Amino acid sequence: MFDPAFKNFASPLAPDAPAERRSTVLALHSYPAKSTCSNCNSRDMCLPSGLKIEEMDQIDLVVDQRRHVKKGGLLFHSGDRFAQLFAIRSGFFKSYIASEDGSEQVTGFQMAGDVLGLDGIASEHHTCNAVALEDSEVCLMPFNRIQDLSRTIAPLQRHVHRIMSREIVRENDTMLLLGSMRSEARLASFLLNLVDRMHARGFSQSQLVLRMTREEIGSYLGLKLETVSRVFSKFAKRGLVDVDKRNIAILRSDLLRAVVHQPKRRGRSDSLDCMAKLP
Amino acid sequence: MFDPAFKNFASPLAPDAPAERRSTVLALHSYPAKSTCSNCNSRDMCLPSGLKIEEMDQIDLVVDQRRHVKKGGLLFHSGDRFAQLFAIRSGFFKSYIASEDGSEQVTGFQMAGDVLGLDGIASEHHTCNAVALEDSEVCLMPFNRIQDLSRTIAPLQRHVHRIMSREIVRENDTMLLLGSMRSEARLASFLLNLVDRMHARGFSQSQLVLRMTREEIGSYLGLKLETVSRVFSKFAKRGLVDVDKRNIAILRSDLLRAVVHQPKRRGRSDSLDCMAKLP
DNA sequence: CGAGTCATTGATCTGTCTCAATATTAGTGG
DNA sequence: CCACTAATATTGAGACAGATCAATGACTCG
Repeated sequence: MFDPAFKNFASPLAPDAPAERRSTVLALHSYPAKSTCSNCNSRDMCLPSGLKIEEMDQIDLVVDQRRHVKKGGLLFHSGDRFAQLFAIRSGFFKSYIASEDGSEQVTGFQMAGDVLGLDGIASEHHTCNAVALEDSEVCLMPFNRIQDLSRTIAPLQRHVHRIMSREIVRENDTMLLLGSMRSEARLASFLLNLVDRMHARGFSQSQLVLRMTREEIGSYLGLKLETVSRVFSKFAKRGLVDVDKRNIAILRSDLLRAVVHQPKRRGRSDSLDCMAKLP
Repeated sequence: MFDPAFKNFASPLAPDAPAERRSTVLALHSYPAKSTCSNCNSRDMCLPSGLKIEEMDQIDLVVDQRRHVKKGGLLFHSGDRFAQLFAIRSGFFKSYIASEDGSEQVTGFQMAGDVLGLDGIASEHHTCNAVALEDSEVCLMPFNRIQDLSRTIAPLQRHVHRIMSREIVRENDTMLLLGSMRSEARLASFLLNLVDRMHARGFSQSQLVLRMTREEIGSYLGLKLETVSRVFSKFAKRGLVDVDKRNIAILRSDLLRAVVHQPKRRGRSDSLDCMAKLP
């Protein structure tokens, strides 16, 4: 069912070096950026397009350092002083808020090209935590430098505004999901979104490797991990997806999309329900 | 229980003219801004502080028009071309997304000093709807003018960034609410947040007039209107609040805060549950 | 005054959570 | 290298919070 080369295909940026052991200690291997933004893979994701040559040179000033973060490593913590944004060069992160009573709410999953830390601008302090779910590399972008440069480079200014607005829209969509969808619609929506974003980065349109646990998915979707697991099984039984641990193959994205829009109650026991009885 | 002058006290900006009938037609009474931002009530809410005098003059250029929106009037609609941000001068709005299947999800309630339309920056088109819940007045701020000015006025630039970041944090908090709180915690959190924001605008710390229906509250909180109504009644019975239609008096904000942090299940039938048995 | 909106409350139903048992896998240390 | 422990995932049975369905009352507005 799964391509033997699947693992590598699904994550060309993550070499198959043995996964390092989980550690909550921040790996502080910062170093000056040698390769410039101009030749970065994720260039179109985190930088504006249509720059003049002289502007391009200045843009490289936005990133002053890179940093490796090991799997399990904290990029920033709620309460930390905000000084910079982080552009993910490779890897995968989750961001989450921890409430006083110990419960966690995952607020998003970020991958290469995504920007982390926007929450910290308002109060000069971060309000959530960001943890790497696999060995990752991020570009540090001091925010006052971004502000300075975007005062002279209008495309950069527009880009910063767009990135922040995009985050607002993304969270709006998540609120819709959390506020009004059934468990099946939530997971279907989640999978489609994830595979879309991977596809935009050059990965498969139908296969993906989850970097997070069922519990983290559940936290993001406002469900318990058991519910996530059950819905995965249900989808698999209906032939919508193929689930093997964290390897997911989307078999019928059309039907998954239908699940997202399915009303809460009315008109059951038809259409899709008949598929539940397949062998 | 309620101050006779309560209604006026609670909404000094809304004269007690008879409420106009609900209409979906946009009231297009735009007119040049005569009174400047410099002397606006909501000044500190939507504009940066610590400006030089010459900068202050330029800031007034940000707002080129004002617009009255009647109760029920649409400020903007999902799909509309984005051209400007809206600063609420007086009144009250809800923003919401409508999904294909007709269901609505309220994504926020906005009051004087709040800024609407940030979602439209990313794609140049609005992604949600904004409707006035009472007769309101907004300041139109053409976004390209904001961008131009914020390239020369650093405090304005910082302010724009902060406003957008604040919205991101607010939505993060809402995701926490929707993803992991019980119905009681959601409503308690909602009431405390609302009264806090009103208080920051000079209103009472303990009394407020809801501008939205139970259904709109429910949509925002991911609950059905009946549940909202029941939780209101429960709070009232316990003496946490006094509920008279849309007039709410917060009697025990300390206990309300406790409700927010109450765990989901464990350790029931004590503390607050004993209070449910009060006469 | 009649129609429509809004709110409250009760009775019942159900989707998801909780509790629990079992596999499977990954990481750790001898 | 293998045993051991912890983390992760699956699945079942039962419980409960909140949804659904339904009836009623209060209020608003033509």
